[in-house]
Amino acid sequence: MSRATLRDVAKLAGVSVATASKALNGQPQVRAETRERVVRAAEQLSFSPNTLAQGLITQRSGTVGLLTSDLEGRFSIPILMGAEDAFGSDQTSVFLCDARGDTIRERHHLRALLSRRVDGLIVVGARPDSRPSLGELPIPVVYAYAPSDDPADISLVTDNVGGGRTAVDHLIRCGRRRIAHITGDPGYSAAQDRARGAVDRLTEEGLRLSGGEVWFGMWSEAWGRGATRMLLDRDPQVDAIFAGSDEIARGVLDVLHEERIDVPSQVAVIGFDNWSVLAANSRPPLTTIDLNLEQLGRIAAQRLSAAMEGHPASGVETFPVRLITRESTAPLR
Amino acid sequence: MSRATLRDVAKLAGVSVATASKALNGQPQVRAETRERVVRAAEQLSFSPNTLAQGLITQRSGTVGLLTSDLEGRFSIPILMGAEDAFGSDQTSVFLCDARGDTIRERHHLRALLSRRVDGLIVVGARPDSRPSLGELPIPVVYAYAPSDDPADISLVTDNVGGGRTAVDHLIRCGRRRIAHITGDPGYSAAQDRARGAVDRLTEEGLRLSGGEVWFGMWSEAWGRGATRMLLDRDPQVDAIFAGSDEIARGVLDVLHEERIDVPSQVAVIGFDNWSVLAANSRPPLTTIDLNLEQLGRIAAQRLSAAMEGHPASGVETFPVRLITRESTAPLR
DNA sequence: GCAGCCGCCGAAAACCTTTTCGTAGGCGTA
DNA sequence: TACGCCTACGAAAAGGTTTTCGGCGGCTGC
Repeated sequence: MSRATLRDVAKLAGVSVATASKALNGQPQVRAETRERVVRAAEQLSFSPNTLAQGLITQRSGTVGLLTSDLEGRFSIPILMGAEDAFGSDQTSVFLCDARGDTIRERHHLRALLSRRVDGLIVVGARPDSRPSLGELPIPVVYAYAPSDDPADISLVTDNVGGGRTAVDHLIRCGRRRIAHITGDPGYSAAQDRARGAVDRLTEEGLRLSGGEVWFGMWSEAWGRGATRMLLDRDPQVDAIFAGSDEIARGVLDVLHEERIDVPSQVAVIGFDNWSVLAANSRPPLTTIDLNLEQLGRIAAQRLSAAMEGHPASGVETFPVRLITRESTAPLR
Repeated sequence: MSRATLRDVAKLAGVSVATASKALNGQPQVRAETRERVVRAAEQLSFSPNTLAQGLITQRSGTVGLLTSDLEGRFSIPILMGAEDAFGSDQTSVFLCDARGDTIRERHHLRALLSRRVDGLIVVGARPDSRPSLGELPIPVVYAYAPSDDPADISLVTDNVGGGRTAVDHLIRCGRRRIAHITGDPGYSAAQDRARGAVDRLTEEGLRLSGGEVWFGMWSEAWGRGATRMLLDRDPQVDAIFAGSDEIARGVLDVLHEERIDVPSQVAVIGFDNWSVLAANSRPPLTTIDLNLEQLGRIAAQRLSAAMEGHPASGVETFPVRLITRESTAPLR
């Protein structure tokens, strides 16, 4: 199987290259019988047009770059899938580059992508804290998950404050009054924002956090276990725990189980992230907050397409999260 | 920031396009002083060569396609990273396509990639069972993780039989004699192969499986829990459990903990996959088998490069796995 | 003083496709 | 019969780069 060019097709069909092109692209100025001959020739040679040459003419490569900082992380992948989904794959293909959190590797990839004449760029961060802007580029850029620090850029982020609020709201609706919050590294804006949303909602209800404060620590099961033990010490009457991630929630469940405290009848537990391998397989399955990352990816693709069509935007757009109800929460009694 | 072409650079430097090209590409037939002038002009215009045009001439696009069936799965990602790593990112960029297990979507992506004139293709399956070959293509193809059913293709797979053997060997070296194997869906060749390796090694030692047979079931924590309970019923003296995946191992650990059976002093547990969020955070941290997928990806890229340079290969190449020792296994006593 | 060579540069072709414009022939109409 | 119009097709340019080849000036060696 070799590579036929349009010239080969034209020769086989007995027409000129121009006519062959027009025939295959559905241009009207070609007789039906001629078009048929060209199409058959193209099929016979299994011709497929050279997109590079097309791009040279149209000044559009039909490609976009996806520059991520943590490919192994679980955040980039759903966004990537959503984006791939939104660009009809017949129209646009995506170049994937992983900078691995390294700035010079990022510059490097950026040069390569510009050289490949991508029509646009999606930048996905590893954590929701804002990141340095790439600056002015000849192509539109959309920042997803981690916003750019330049308000002139387009950024799409998940609503962590709203997520914290939603989680606590759900627990309140379940009739819980003594609600604790165990979460991860306080250096992450994700931890701060989720905590803020939680406290806000509690305050509205005239409640305060069980244990008196947010339990910041690390994004790990082990911290979930340790914090839960301390929490039970300080407030044995706690009736709900909002964990800042599903990993932490797993640790929480583990200790509650060990202490023979029933979930959800005695203590309700809610996680964050909806990382299904953790959340769906726990005992009991974990109620949690889904970040809607796939939708974030789709919207990122749409915003990028709009910008490529000459309709740019700017600012930070915040996307709602979604409550996933499983069995680790239930109304009291 | 607009787009300078080589013509602009040449004009600014006061030379012809040909000379500018040669100057920037390090060709010898250009005076040092002239080259310097051209380089400065290029920098001033922040010129970056149009790779599409280069590809048109050299008949090399400098891109490869990565066609995967499960992007969200944990197998594609490390392979992808290894591959991205092995292609120096300055030379080669990778198009990522996810067919989501759908054959027609796969054909579709394939057409798009061929049209983009990728220089080669890596096909990554979702599970280690063999998959239909893409057939003869104008570019080299390497199948990774899931082998092609056509022996004329190049396929790279992990050594599941060897993995099962390694796991059991480790348990035997720890002095264990009553070893059980709980694994997933028997329809997966991964399950069959790992079990075969395990039984082979046991037989060499004159041992038989605790419980009398392999416990096939599902790739889930819940099955790990259920099977462990049945196993403890049938053979309360079991002193080691080889789980076919880390998820299953988590279920095993869970039930052992519940039954107050100490790991590893009473029962050793070993997992499979080294999915670190599960394996490293369990209690105790899980000894497991790492599939070396990143290396598999790197080798896939190397084999593909070789084939693109005109050194094709064929057949199925099997790659060794690696034992990761943590705290869930230890010598008896 | 002349042949030949070498160092440096420019013109032009090539890669493949799309699009514009020109042209040839057929037809209807005056 | 002559003119104009319409349909269907082909020639050619364009897009940005690389590469080949030819040319030009200056140098060496006799």
